Amino acid sequence: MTHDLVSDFQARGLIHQSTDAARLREWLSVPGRRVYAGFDPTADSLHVGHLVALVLLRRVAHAGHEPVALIGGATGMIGDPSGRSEERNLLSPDELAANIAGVERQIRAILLSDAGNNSHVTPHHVVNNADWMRGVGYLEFLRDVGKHVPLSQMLGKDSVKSRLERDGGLSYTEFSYMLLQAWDFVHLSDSLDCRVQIGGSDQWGNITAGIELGRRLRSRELHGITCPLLTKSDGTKMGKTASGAIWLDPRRTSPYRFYQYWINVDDDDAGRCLARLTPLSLDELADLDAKRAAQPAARDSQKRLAEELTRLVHGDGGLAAARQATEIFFGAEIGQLDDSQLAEIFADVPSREFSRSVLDGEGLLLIEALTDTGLAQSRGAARRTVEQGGAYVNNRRIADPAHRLTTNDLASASTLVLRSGKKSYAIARFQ
RNA sequence: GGGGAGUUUCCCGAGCGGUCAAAGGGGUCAGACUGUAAAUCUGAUGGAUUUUUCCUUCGCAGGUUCGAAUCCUGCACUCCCCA
Repeated sequence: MTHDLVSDFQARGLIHQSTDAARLREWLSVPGRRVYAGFDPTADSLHVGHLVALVLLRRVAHAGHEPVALIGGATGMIGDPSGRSEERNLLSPDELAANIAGVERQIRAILLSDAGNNSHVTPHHVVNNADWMRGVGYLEFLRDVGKHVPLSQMLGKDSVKSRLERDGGLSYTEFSYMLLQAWDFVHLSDSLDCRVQIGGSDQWGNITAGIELGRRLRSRELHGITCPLLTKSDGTKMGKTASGAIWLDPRRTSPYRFYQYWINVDDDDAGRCLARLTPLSLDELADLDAKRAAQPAARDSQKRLAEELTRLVHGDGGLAAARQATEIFFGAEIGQLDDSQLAEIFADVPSREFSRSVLDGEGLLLIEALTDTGLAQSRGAARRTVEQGGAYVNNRRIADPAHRLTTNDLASASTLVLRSGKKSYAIARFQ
């Protein structure tokens, strides 16, 4: 199972900067080495931007080493200035506790997920830096850590320089962030003999601060690797959409939307995502690259990408749900589903409650249902949509503007699915 | 301080007393095509009604007129030129 992690990372385009590659290779030539990546609990869920690091840890395990995921319970109280243009707002203790719990659950789930091919459970560690920072006194910290970090070095970091040049500047608190992260690294090298830290390219300054501190305090050689930020071909960050970030928590981003995000990745970006985010072998990657060039319309790459990642994050059940929803959103008439299935599939879709009695007798005017659910701005717009063939009930086109909805139109016991155009759905519930 | 130009529907922009809910473009929404892509093509695009009319809209407030986005007066704001 052991293979050369560094070469694999290089082949997949995962290395942006690293400390001396030869020394790093040498250290990693022995199985069971510990490698860590940190995650600050800035929200109660991680998002797609964290996926590279999470997958990186899985690769570490896959290569026969032991991944260490560090949750920044302490550093999260401060806020990392790296890659940020403004001072962060501090989180309340309650928020922070909830965030830590959520993030920890996700990290464990992903490290333990048997998606892909490493079905055997390898040893892994999840630690929280609050556990060792909490008891440390301020004076003690200044004497033991601060004393060994030259100000010139701190001021030289890009994360600090760029902020100092801006109007907002940065506070002493955020300035100190890198000391905490540096100490984390040294602490993990003490407690777990963890000597390698990986992170996004914006973490280089913080990682090198830790390496430097390790040399000064312990005369110990530590290593660091950063991976390039995953960006789209247009230069924007991966995982951001017009409607916000793509989260890993199904309550924030449904498995369907998560799946769809990857299905819709540009051809230009698909290869890079596959290489960096999936466990596919280099041969499989080359194969998909060739297929994509020859037959872009088949979109094998996107399908594989969506499948791998949805399974990793949401499990087989999540993948199945996403696929079922996909079929419905792009396909056939809706029937044979019960209320709860519909509720699940259309979790992201706006819904509106109606009194059941409106379906009796003549029924509810379709046009009225379209405006009431917000699918149309006005009755005129609704009429237009219907007349132009853009209105669907349970995915069946209704082109008669005088159509009235009755109990016959219900897709399940009390639910009816309205659609305008290709993608705009709304759920009407009749209680 | 003096002189000039302007303010139009989501945006840009035409309109110069009735035929103006207001050209054209962009955007948006539908349809066709397609790879759930890009491009292209078609239709629609103030509100209510449904085919007939009504209501609201052209910086704001008044006025002239049978009739004003269009003319007049005042006010507000924007831009340009000369000191």
